[in-house]
Amino acid sequence: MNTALHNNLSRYVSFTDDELKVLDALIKPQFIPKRTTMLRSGEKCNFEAYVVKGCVRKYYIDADGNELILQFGVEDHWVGDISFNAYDDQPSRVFIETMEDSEFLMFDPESKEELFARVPKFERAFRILVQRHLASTQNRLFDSVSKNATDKYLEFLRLYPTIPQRVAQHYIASYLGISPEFLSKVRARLAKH
Amino acid sequence: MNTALHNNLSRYVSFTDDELKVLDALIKPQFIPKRTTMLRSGEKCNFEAYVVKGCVRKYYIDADGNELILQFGVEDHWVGDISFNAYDDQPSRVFIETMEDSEFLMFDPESKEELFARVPKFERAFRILVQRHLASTQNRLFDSVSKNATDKYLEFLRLYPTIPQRVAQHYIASYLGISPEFLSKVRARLAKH
DNA sequence: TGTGTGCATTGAACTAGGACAAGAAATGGG
DNA sequence: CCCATTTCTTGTCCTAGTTCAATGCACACA
Repeated sequence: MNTALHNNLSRYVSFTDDELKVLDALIKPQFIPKRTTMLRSGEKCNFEAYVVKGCVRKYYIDADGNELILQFGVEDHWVGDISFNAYDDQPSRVFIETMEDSEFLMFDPESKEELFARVPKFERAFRILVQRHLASTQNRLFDSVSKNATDKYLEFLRLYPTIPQRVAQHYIASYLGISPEFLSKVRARLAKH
Repeated sequence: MNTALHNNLSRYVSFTDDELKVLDALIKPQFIPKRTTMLRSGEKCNFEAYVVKGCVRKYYIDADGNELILQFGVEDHWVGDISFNAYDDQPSRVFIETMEDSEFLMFDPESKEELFARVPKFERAFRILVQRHLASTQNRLFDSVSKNATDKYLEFLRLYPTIPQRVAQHYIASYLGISPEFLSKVRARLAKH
């Protein structure tokens, strides 16, 4: 009985109780402690996880060794290398790490395939999920080139009001693509408005 | 008999000839001349188009009225507001315009739904398509924050070697998120290597 | 055949943000 | 409860990229 998950997947496709039971049988609860690397670059991502509780970050490491955060995953988000394609066997380019003790509901690739085979409607729900993910990535790309640091930070606050209380400032800087020092200056300027 | 389209969709899911016939019956060929706006911000996107021949650009307009190119669509690409979700009725935020006389194969939302209803495997092919689109958008986001203008331009040349011969320089600058003047200077520097 | 309009180039002056360094504050683990 | 480590702040100097303006270029079109 994973009510939050059921609501999450039922937003655009409706499922019967029996169909949701198939889902519950195939997705596995898992607890992962703070500061655990769940996926590292070069590995194959073998999970897709719904965040029940906690907070993770997904990031690239660039050529100069700087980390760039692609996504924060908090309650009711999905994490995994969702852009990863089970059909071409490429390793992931990203890292995923827990930033708090976290509870997930997890698929491995086989059980996700089995879910799609047993209830094809889930294929549609996941397609829509990926579309929404794409829409938000496009918006972020747009913001990242068209807005200055201050506006990006304000937009971030609007979109993720809870994150600043939960993670260190420099992770937010990394997400915004600015230096931690400059974020500090932006905040100082905003404070004395 | 749209061989290129068949190959495009068969890359990760295989279809029978009968299934491909269903596809051919539902997707409509269409010619659209140069400099036609196919979609404007605020409208609902009512197509998803496979580019047989030609070149389009998809772009946002930012708060200062500057255009930012999200995507060039050339032969064998898909264009449309793919991140758009048929279930929530939101209007698109993007513009799509042809830059050359172009030939498409187009779905309207109804025929796409009918295709999924008649051959559910297409739902999977389109999910994978969206995943690949997401992967490339993430890579671009990564490049846009972690690389300088010169490296972004070189990466662009690697990824889209044919575009520079086809479109005006300032569109490439817009895609890269730099000013046209600065792109010109970058190119000048690269030329005398 | 000229001419206008949009495009590319170049240069000069300016600015947002980065890199570095040093100190202050917070956090956490024994 | 204390020490070590991480995080945050602030200042100074520096650079990549912008903005503005002038000039040259090319091709569409009358």
